[in-house]
Order: sequence, then C-alpha cells, then structure tokens
Amino acid sequence: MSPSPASTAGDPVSNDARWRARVRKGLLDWFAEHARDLPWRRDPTPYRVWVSEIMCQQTQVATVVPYFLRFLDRYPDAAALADADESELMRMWEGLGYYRRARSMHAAAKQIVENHNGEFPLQYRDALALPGIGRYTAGAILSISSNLPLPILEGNTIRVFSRLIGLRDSVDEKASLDTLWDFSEQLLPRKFSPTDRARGPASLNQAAMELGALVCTPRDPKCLICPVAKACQARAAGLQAEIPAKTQKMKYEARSEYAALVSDNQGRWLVRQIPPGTRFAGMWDFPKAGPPDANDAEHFHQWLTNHLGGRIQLDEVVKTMKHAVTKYRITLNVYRATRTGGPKALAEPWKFRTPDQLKHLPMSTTGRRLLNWVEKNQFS
DNA sequence: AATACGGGGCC
DNA sequence: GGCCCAGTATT
Repeated sequence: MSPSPASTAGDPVSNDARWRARVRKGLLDWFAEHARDLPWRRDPTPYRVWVSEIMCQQTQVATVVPYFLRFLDRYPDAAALADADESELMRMWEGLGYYRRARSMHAAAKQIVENHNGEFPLQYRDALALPGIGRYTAGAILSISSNLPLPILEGNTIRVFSRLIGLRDSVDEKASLDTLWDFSEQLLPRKFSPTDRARGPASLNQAAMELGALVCTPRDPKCLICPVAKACQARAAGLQAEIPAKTQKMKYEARSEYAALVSDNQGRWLVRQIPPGTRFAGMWDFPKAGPPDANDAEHFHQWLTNHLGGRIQLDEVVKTMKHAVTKYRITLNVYRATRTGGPKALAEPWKFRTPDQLKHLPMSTTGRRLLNWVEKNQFS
C-alpha cells in the first residue's frame, strides 16, 4: 500500500496513480537530459551491468569507474572471468574493499558458464540465485541491461522515495522498507515498448538513483533544481532535511593494531599470504595483528614469536598509520623488528619478497600503503 | 534482527 | 571524527 500524497483530494487511488505518473515523467525527462556519461551506460550488456552493480555496492560511482574499465579490459565476458586467476582477480579488486564481492563474482561466473551457456541469465530467479546477487542487484541488472520491469531499492532510492512519499517512519524498520519496495514497483512505467529503454524501467530506475546521487543528496538536497520538487511530499512539509529518518546510530570503535617490518640482507621483506577462510584470504601482508591476537605491543611480540618461531626482537615504532574502515578507527603501529635466532628456514606461510615482487601480488590497503612508505623511505 | 564486511570520499 | 556510498551473506 502506497501512502497517499497529502495534497491530493478526491479518489485517493486514481489520484495516486496520477501523482506517480507526474513523478515518473519528471524523472524520465530529467534523466534524458542529465544522465552522467558512465562507461557501463555506453554498452549496457547484462555482463557489463553486472560488473558495474557489484562494484557499486557500498562504493561511490566515481571510485568505481577506473576499476570497471580495467576489469572489463581484462575480463571481457563471463567465460574470461570464470577462468580468472584468483590472485590476479584480487589484485584487480585491491582497494575497492568488501573482497567477498570479487570472490562471489568469480564463483557466479563459473556457474554462468556451467549452467547458462556463458550468458548472464535474464530470468529474475536465476539471477537472484547467483552468489553476491540479492534483490536489489538482480532487479538493477535486469532492468538496466534488458529493460525488464523490476523494482530496485538501495541507498539513493531509499532517500529519494522516502522524501517523495513523505515517509516519517524510520527507514531502519522493515515495514518502511516494504513500503518503499512497493512504491518502487508502482513507480515503474506501466506501458512501454520492450525496446524503448529511454521511457522504460531501464531509465526509470537509473533516473531515481541518479537523482539521489546528484540532486536529492543526503545533506543539503538541491530542491530548487529538482525536477520532481513540486510532487515531493517531504518538500511540501518542509521535511526534506529530516527525511529519511533513522533510529540507529553507527557505533564507531577505536582500535590499535600492530605490524612488523623485518628484512633479510637482500632488500626483501617478511610477508605472508593470508590463509583461506579468514579476512583478507589470499592477500599478502606484512606480519600484522590486532585484538584479540594482539592487544598491545607485548602481546604482539608473543604473536610474532608463536607464528615465526625463533627469536624476534621488536625495535622502535617507525610509523603510525590511521585507517578508517567500516565501524573501525584503526591506528596501526608499525615496528622495525629483527629476527635474531631460530632456524634459518622460515615456517609456512612466511616468505621474504622484494617490493617489485609484491607489486604484482594482492595486498590489503594498509599493507600496500606500508609497502609504498617503505620504498619511498629507502628502508632496508 | 543484528552484524560482518576491513575502502574511500566528503564535510 | 561522523556519515554515507547503485548491499549481501551470515548468524
């Protein structure tokens, strides 16, 4: 059930339909004029839109563009992605974060080759069944690439739609999201030619998101240039700054972590490939630990000794790095360290690698930043 | 229903 | 430092 706009009178159902038609037209006309020139819009095949949608999850469009171009160049279709070397794939994804997205895409590409003849499936249920594809992403890929009438709901449209319908309830509540999904569905074009992308779901869904990104922004929404301001219920009530309402606040957590720089006598650094099944699996990093493995420097020293064997000495702190990610506010304390005893051979999975070798291997962002700092300072 | 995911831009 | 970003999977 969609809320009835407060300003309409008479039969609420037909007025709702008329109101939605005005909103729909406003969005489509505006999008035809103001759509950004994004690479996946030039040739919106299902595969290309799939890649763009996965990369855009929890990531701003501007950040995605260079990753998208490199990715499509290296993996032009599902078959190429299915055959991708895992380490190279993670290197391509390095810096985007949420690395499970890349692993899920890899697995999904193999399923597409195996079960769908190498073509991204155009049935909603089939798309939804692929790893890493949920309700939003399935609807987005199929509507944008193939103009299928499927609703979407994500960060932008939660905000745009809740303002349009004047939703006062918190968008943290399931009932609110159900209302917004309903509205998203009702806003889709009712009659359109399957080949008419400009007036169909392909444009409507992108228009709503684009409006959220460029006009109906979280702070300081630009109502004066908004193509649907006259239909907007939040605007009519002067509540555009209060909607969408939230009840839960993010709880940030300060955290200290520790890393060690250990070199051999050939300009190589002690690193390891993170074992499977853990965070950063498959990526390379310096010896690094945080709570609960390393709660302080002494604890970290113990962790190092347990992992490396032999005798390790933590020397001075040579660098501290701040790193903000998800809910954590991390201070990484980087120690110079020396390996003073124990067997000559390193225990698995520890290796010595040169900066040149590490250039081609996937690393966490902090690992890469640390390596760049080490190189710049001619550390050895 | 709540939480993990481990990057980055913007104010 | 807080908030948000073309969310999904897991518990």
